[in-house]
Amino acid sequence: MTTPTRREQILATAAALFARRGFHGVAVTDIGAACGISGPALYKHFASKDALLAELLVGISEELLRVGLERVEAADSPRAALDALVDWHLSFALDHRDLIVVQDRDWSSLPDEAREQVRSLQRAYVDVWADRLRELDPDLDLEAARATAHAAFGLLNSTPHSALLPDAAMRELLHGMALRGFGVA
Amino acid sequence: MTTPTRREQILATAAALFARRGFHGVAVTDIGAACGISGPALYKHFASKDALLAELLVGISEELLRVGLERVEAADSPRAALDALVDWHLSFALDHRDLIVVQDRDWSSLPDEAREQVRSLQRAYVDVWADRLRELDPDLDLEAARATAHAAFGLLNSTPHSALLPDAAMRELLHGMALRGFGVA
DNA sequence: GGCCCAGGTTAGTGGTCGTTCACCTCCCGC
DNA sequence: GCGGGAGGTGAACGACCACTAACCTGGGCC
Repeated sequence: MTTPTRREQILATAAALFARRGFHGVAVTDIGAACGISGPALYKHFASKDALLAELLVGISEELLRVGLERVEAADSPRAALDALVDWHLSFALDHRDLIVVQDRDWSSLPDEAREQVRSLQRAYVDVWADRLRELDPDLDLEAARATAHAAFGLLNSTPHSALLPDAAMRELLHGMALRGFGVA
Repeated sequence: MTTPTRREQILATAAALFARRGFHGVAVTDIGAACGISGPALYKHFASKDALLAELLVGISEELLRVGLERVEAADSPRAALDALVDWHLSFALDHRDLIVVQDRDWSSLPDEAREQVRSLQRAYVDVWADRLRELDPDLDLEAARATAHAAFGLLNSTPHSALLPDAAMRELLHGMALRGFGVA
């Protein structure tokens, strides 16, 4: 709740602009202008425009995985773990709509190293979900469980794109759809 | 099954490239090269790079809506209509992975007129789904039905991104998830 | 045979964008 | 008070890219 640093301000405004117009559709001049500074001042805070994107996407991938693991840890059944994961993912998606949009649109614009980092974090996160699904149904094979998790992300991540309902209603609707989709409702 | 015209070849090649690297990440030279011609020859077939994108996206929006309506017409219950819609959407997504990816990534790069056209076609398509959902549950309000349809698209459209299972298995998995999500399984 | 035009070609142009450079200015520690 | 670094500025540069211009070519048609 402290006043955000310039660096954080840049990250937030960049996320908003990237979400609306795409990484390549936003010039560094635009980001600067939206922060009240102009153009090349960004380079006092980030090595490059790519590095800015990388920090956004690596950051959210780490947070999704880290908190996801915490929630699973705190749950006392596979069923409860899945419920907690859906709840967590939905909270994140509702609180960081911009980042969700940027993540699955501009992932391919990342420099190689960051792209690999995000990829492996995402794979780990998918497997947190997939393992819970397989605990619940031991006959489910690993690839099918991963595909199921992926489908759930697609479902939950639809919320930043549609935005048709108040957050609470959207949360309840998507939570129910996801759990019923898993067959655990 | 006739040999594709140069025009169709360009459309298909462009779709593949756009899907992999994004609209702004592909140069007209790249598209030409991938077709065995080079650079500005494209302008003998399309007015601009934007127009090429527009033709891709307007085309798929029209086809999704048109066939969607046909399938609903042929169904004899709301339940059967939803089943047919899921089946149709899944067939389309599996057959046109590239276009699905391009549609929800590069929609914002469309010129104004085409963007409005796609938007209104998509809204109509969403409402085809939403109306069926409300026939099934008359207490569901319109915005919630639309959000539900939107979520289903997110779920079904995850398949081009994940591609973890053979088509038949993926189809079965997602079909089941969608219908259970609707609460009609 | 001669016209023509659909569909290529290469060279060039204007604009945009990421990034660098040289410079300025305020504030903070000694 | 004064030196220096953090953070800002505008100008310039080099790359890239969509698009245009001018030109070539070969096959169908009268």
